[in-house]
Amino acid sequence: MSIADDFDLQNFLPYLLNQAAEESSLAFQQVYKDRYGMLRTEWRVLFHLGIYGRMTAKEIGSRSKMHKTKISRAVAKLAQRRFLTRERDANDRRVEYLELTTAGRQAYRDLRAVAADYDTRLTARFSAQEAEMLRKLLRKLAGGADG
Amino acid sequence: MSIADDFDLQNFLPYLLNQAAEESSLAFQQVYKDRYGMLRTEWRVLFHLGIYGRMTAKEIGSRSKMHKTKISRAVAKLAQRRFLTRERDANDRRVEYLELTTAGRQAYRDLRAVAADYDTRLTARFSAQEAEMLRKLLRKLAGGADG
DNA sequence: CGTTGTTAGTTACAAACTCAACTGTTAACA
DNA sequence: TGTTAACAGTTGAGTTTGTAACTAACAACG
Repeated sequence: MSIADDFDLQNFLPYLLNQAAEESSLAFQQVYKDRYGMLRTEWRVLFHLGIYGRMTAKEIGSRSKMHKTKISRAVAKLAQRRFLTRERDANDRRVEYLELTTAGRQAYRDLRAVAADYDTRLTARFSAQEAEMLRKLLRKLAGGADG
Repeated sequence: MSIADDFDLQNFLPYLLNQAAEESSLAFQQVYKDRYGMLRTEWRVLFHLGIYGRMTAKEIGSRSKMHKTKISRAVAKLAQRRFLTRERDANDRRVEYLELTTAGRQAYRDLRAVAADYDTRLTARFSAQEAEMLRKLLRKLAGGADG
């Protein structure tokens, strides 16, 4: 049974997806890490606020599917670096609105440009149809068990 | 720039790939974790040995692109649970051959069946052509910068 | 031989993640 | 009202990972 087991690990989707995700995140990770000392959770929160504007940690959680403790810690770091401000809701003081500062928006714009370039370079390996197909299929997988 | 920023996070490949990878690993992870208390690194090492047979940690590393410390720790745990044996090379005593025990092969076969079923279920969302295309494109991405 | 470099694999320590329990606040309803 | 449940977000303890330094064994070349 040692040699010639026929299971194809390289085609097992969870494995293949992880390999592709890791490989394709590497170079971008280098940028947000080296340039801003950020973690993955932190650029994600930054991007959510940059793209969608002022929102609560809860909302970031439901959009990104990140666990609330990750978000809490990412928000704390971004606040400490003055990339975002926190403001309590006057009517419901459990709720806190998060919003990027000028510095936060600058960092976001900078990284957004890097991300767009990087995505273009990744996508350049494929034809337009292939790229579109890939995104479509990935969205289907990302969408959940019945996506 | 708060509202209506037009960068599309859901279509940024590294992000999308990570979401898809996480989502599609979840249910399988549950199995190897609950059934054998394994981590991702551990089932990967188990599968490499199950599929390709006796080999060294070095070889697992070059096949899987996992870092050698991860492999070292995964091997230590699998050895401790008697899922594999280690045997020093007589000519070069830096080298150690790893091989699954009977228990290891059993666990591998069990998980291989689960993986195959799971992959079938994941793939069932797509047409045969789509599934093939997805794998092809992912392999291209996983292959590295010039893949 | 002996020094220097390389390789296989391990260990140490810090950073990051997970899970569960916690604080503080609002809602529900007897 | 008073008690209980639900909710937003935080904290802490234990686990896993990442980075770099380490050990042990071999190789190369004077």
